[in-house]
Amino acid sequence: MLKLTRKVEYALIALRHMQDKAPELVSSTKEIATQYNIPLEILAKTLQHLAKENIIEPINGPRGGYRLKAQLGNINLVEFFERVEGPLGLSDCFYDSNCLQIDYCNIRTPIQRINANMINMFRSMTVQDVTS
Amino acid sequence: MLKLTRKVEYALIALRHMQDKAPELVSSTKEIATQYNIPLEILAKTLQHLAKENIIEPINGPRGGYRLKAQLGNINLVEFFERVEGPLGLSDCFYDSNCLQIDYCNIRTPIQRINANMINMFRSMTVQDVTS
DNA sequence: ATTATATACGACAATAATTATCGGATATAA
DNA sequence: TTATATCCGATAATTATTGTCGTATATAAT
Repeated sequence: MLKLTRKVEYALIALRHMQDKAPELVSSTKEIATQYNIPLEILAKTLQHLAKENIIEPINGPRGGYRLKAQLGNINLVEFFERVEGPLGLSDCFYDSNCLQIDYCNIRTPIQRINANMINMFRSMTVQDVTS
Repeated sequence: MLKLTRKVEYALIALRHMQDKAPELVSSTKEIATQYNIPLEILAKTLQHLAKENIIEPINGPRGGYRLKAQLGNINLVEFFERVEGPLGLSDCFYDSNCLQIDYCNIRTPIQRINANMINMFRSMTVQDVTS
């Protein structure tokens, strides 16, 4: 409950790894997977996803890899989580009404308040706060 | 990611249901399960758990059920979540070191800061904030 | 006492979400 | 031309969550 996914963690590890280098230098999937002991194929998918989101820039071919593309200080954590994992919320019912309790639920409104608090908290931090 | 479990939701629904009654009145598992469309057996387990935690008081036999026992305003949400679901944390590595990345991880410290923010936020609210 | 209705609880099963793997494609530097 | 990299869909395995079953115990009502 209330956990980050591995995908998000792997993404953050990779972004911090790139951030720690001079901006023009390239990091390959294999390099990152090896250094942090992350399964290669999963990390590959994650980085492809980040590239599609224009957060990193892919460089094809031998000696290729990825470089940072976005300003990490401009991406708050809500935006980042949603770009990596989709909609954010303590309960599904805030963005998907397929819930058996929804018609009678007596905690929907209070949970929504708490959810708003959580969202505000994550929105007050950027990816850069994690990568530096 | 970052979701509450059903168990926590069912517990909160039940607590709010009891809170809405005069304190001496009893609510049975069946009554709550029916009213909110919750699977009976799961709710039963959840309520047994709350009873073991001394949050509600069981009353055996026919016309039995449960009544509130604890002051919901005295239980903050971190305490509540942990009493219902166990230790809280954005990543397992804060209370269980069985993680392949742990030796090399470059985001552990920043994630821990964010985790502290989250914990503080949930600690600033009580169960009563959900049930009234 | 007997019965009906309630909680107590361990073991197990099903489902869903997450995590991981495989196969083959395209791009490009050397 | 070759080696090394990203790209990407399909699928498998694993884990966590959610739900079920069977049986025991407690007690109010008759």
